[in-house]
Amino acid sequence: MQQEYTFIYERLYQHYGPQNWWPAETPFEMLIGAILVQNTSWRNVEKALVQLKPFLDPKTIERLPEAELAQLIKSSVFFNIKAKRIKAFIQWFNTYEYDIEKIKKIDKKTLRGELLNIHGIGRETADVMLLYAFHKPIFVVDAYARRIFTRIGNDVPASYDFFRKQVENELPADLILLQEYHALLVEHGKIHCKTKPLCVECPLNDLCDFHLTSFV
DNA sequence: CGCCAGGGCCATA
DNA sequence: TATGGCCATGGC
Repeated sequence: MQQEYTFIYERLYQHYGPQNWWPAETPFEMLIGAILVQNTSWRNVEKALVQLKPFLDPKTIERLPEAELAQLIKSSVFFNIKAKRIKAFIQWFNTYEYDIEKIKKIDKKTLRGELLNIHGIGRETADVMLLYAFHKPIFVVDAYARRIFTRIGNDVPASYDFFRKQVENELPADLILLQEYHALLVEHGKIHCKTKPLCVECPLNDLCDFHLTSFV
């Protein structure tokens, strides 16, 4: 049976508490982190961010040669590609004078379209940027969300945007709630719903579809 | 030792 | 539209 998305949110929030995401000191760091974390563990991203710290502002990174940037973010995997992506993003960012407040004034749909036009920014990366740096209420679909909802027996749509809208239709367009939801799904996903079908500490354990079948 | 992380692009059919 | 290869570190 399909579980309601609001219900799962309440469960996770009650269990883990507020997450206060995204883990970054500045919005700009958040934006860079969003690219670095593509298909990469956050642990490896943190190492890259430590190396990047002294250069962590738009103008400095724009001046930095791509090869040098790549070396600094080496620990984040696919570093050559990600250096290109960061460069492409900065170039777009530059057209707004690196002004986050100015970009926030753009309506959500238009802004999402602009982000998706940047080479190397796909749906998920665009959506975390929208959610955490540009303060647009949006549900982020990621591997954890798919895995977690599949695990509790939901029929998760294959299409990114169909899944996203399905969740959004059920939730209030509340920025903080959606920021917390994505954070909670990631934090939960890091611990649960991977290989172990069941464990007692899992707050979703009674909803798990393994519950009836693999528990002897 | 092999696997896979908070993806996205590209070529092919 | 839907796969599959590619990118290429570090923790477990």
